Amino acid sequence: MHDQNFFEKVWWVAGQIPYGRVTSYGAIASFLSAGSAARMVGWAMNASHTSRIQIPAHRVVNRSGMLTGKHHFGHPDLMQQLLENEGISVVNDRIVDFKRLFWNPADHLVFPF
DNA sequence: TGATTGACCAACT
DNA sequence: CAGTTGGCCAATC
Repeated sequence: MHDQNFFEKVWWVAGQIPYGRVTSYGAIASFLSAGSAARMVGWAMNASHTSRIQIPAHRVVNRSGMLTGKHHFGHPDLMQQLLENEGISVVNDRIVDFKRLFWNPADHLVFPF
């Protein structure tokens, strides 16, 4: 069915983020469609727990590399722990060397519809 | 049906 | 540099 929900599109992109890399809400939004609202990506992450597949929501942060969604994980520091498990350093709720670890969907993906 | 709300962002002051 | 503003648009009330 070519009429997938917005959430499912976001979840698909989020699922493509490689281990040890991160991206931003806005990057996903602009990849899905240039005018799409980054806020909606946040909504999709908020609802990502309802997906049947597991979504690496911890690999999605805001444009400055800050863990703005940390409070939506079970424990306030769970998001940081998940990132550190992948070798990503987090200091003061911000990803260290975010610019280098940033993974832009538009540079690696071709939206399949 | 209309108003409000966001895990956001860019532009502006 | 910090703070404000408008835009974005699906979900929720």
